[in-house]
Amino acid sequence: MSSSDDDMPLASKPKTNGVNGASHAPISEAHISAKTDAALDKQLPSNGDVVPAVPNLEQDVSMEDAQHATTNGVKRKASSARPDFTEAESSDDEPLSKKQKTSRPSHAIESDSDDEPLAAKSNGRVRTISAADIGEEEDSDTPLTKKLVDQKQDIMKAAEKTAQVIKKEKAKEITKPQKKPAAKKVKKEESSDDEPLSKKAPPASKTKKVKAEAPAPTKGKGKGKAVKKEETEEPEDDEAEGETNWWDNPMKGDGENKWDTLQHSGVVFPPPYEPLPKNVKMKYDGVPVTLHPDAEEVAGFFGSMLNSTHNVENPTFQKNFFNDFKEILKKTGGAKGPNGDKIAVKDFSKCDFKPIFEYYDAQREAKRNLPKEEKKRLKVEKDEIEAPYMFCLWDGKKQKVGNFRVEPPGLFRGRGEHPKTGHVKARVQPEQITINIGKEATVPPPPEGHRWKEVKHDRTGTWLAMWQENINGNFKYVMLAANSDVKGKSDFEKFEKARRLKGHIADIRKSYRQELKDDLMVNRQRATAMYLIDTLALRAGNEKGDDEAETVGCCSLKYEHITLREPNIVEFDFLGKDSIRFHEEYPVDKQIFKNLRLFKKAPKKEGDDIFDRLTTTSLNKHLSNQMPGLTAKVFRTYNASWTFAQLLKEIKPGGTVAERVKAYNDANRRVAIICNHKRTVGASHAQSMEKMSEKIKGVKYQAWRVKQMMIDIDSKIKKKKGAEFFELPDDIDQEWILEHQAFLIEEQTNKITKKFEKDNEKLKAEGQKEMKQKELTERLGAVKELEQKFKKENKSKKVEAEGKSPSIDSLQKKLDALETRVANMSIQAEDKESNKEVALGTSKINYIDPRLTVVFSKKFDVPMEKFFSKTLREKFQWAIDSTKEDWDF
DNA sequence: CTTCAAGAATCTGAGATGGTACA
DNA sequence: CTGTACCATCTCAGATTCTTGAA
Repeated sequence: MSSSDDDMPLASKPKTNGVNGASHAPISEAHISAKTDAALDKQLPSNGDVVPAVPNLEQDVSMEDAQHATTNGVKRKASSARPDFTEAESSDDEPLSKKQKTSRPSHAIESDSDDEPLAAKSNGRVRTISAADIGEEEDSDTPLTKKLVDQKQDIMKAAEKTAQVIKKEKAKEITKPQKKPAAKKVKKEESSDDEPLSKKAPPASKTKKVKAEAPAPTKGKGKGKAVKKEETEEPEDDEAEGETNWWDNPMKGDGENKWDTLQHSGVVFPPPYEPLPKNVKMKYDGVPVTLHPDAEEVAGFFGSMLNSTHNVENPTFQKNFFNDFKEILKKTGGAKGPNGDKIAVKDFSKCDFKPIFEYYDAQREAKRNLPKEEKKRLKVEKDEIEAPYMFCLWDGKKQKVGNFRVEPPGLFRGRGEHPKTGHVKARVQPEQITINIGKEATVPPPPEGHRWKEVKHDRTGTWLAMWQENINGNFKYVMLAANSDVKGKSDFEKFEKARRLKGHIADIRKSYRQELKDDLMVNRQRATAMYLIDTLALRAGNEKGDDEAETVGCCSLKYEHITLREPNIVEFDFLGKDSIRFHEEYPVDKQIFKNLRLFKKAPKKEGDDIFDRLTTTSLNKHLSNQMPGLTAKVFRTYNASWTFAQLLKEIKPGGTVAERVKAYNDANRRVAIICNHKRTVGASHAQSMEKMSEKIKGVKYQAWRVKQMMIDIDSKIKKKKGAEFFELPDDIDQEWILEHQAFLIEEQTNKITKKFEKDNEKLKAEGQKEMKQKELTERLGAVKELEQKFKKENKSKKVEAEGKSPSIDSLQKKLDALETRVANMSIQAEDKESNKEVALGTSKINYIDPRLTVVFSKKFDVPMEKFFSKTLREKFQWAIDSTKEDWDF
């Protein structure tokens, strides 16, 4: 490929310690030592002075904006307006010939507005369900509940059709990887014939044929052939594989439409609200108050999460909740005291939700303590009800649905300082839900007495149902699970795109380095941003509204988020996605430093955008010119996977499985750190760490004792092995030993006592006589012996060999076992510590090409299960099945 | 065999991206 | 025609809940 330094901006980041707050030198030597630097220095004086080499730029920045900031600004949405720091740029920036290439990539979509997209789009806001809607009309609670139960049955009946079809699919497809020949084929035909939908729709197999033929002119050939074979039934040849696994023919990506036929059972609604028992009430000013069920439900939202102090003690959360709560109180007749008198609920601090909390907590507890038989029964019951919704038929193939459950109402838990956190998230009504389904399919019936908002047949979408949520007006989609074909394919494409970037990265880097000195502000900002995205793995950073948490990414970095320190240190401190803090110090390329200083130059001040001439859209537009399909996020994928690949290559073969797994996890961790994937460290972490090291010391102590026993057996061994061998480990001293011995004795005592008590209970339960106290004393004799032994050892400084016929040999074996145990435990402990606030999962699931793991697993002979859980293996089945050992990212 | 924490699975909020209508 | 605001859809994220397996 390219020069090696071009290849590794991230891998050379010694960023491993980032989490611990130590500063590090993240920027690749390549960047820092780039010879361009010298040249740059000539053009751009290194000190406070203002980039004389780029007069235009200077002028641009310093002068204009005082005059034009207000007058010349383009109209912008108030909430996200960027102040103009320069004169409207369009005139001097854009005429550039560079711009010539605005032509869209050839694959630009020909607007195929297919079915009725416009109608759908023109729908106004979803009607939000007001309290009145939920309340007065449907007041009759019990009937409502019953109604819903009945509905459920109806739904199930309707869903049955789909379910039947799906079941059949299951029968034949569940075994897909195995090559079940002829019989399967036949069955398929049958099933499609007698499936209930056959009248309305082309049966599955037929559909497939259609699909296979349509794209045939291009690339559908393999598939078409396979289908044909299937039709003429060709058992063993195993077209089934070609048919069932898209990765056997991944190139057949057809364009616009995601499916030809689609049937599913819709969504599952959460159960209706069950009012609290009469004796459970929230208190206001110490008085239990009675609420309308709708208000009570809202009170319950808050009450049931009292243990989540993080939310419940957040003032914004309280305020938003309480406003909504008062609102619904107003609509439902307020709160009533014990005598039926009205009570004005005005003060949040006088509300006591504890009774509600205790009730729900007791419920949870009760549920937890249910006999496991009962638990199992309930689970089976639930599974049965949900079975029809769990899968859909996508082009005739059974696929798992991801989130078929409509989100239940509750309090919105916005992360960070979300202005809307705590607001009531309303119950979603069928009337808000749009169903997307094949024209040929049976539309799942809405709950009795309800209707869907709309039913559409949008083949360009991958979603099955959709609604709009009431807090932010966002859309929620029901889509397929991660192990489905669509998701898998798109995952595959994501990584392929990242791999393609490999071939362009050298050019891209060269180009943006050049542009770091560009005369045009836009270009210079863009290049600087690209550097940050490439080097620090920042996200693109779209603008956000006032009604969201104030988090940023690259393009939305603000003045106060970076601090510059001579000669070239940049300190980043900002909240990124999910309000996770990004706080790092980096030495950067000289030119970057200069640019950032320029972008922060007065009159810019706190709150102003650093990249005021840059938007994610323009950035991505530029990127896609450099490589079709390239966007900012691809860099994260690329750098994560590429880095991981390099790290894996550094791992030497050999060692135990545990060591290899650790090496893998270490690499994983490096990537997670690059991506700034964090988790909150649990309160119990330190304690559990302590416990662990105690345990390790315990085993070390055991090992030491065994060594002493060797001396006991063979006094000459001391010379043979060397005195050092028999010394106490560094972290163990006499004091500790005494403590530990006491601990061991106590532990033994407890254990024996407990056992004794239990045995007695058992005897009692069986109606037999309990053992006497004397028995216990007798049993505790063992402890006494132990105590004596320790005493003796402490005194004599010798350890008598234990066990029957102890020999040096047997002791050595024992010692070996103990030492491997120590080693394993130490590895575990290290792992845990370095892991405490890094979340490995996100990068493993989303950024690291799974094929790397597959190759590693094969080369190092470590079972996949060590790296991928069951779901992950399903999600990455395409990689597991199709990756050869010599594959490289 | 019970307990409890680690790890897996689920949930749903937060971003990225690209299209479209419109000024 | 150009740049935005808004919409729509999909990926990615940490917290929460559930399960499991080791002590």
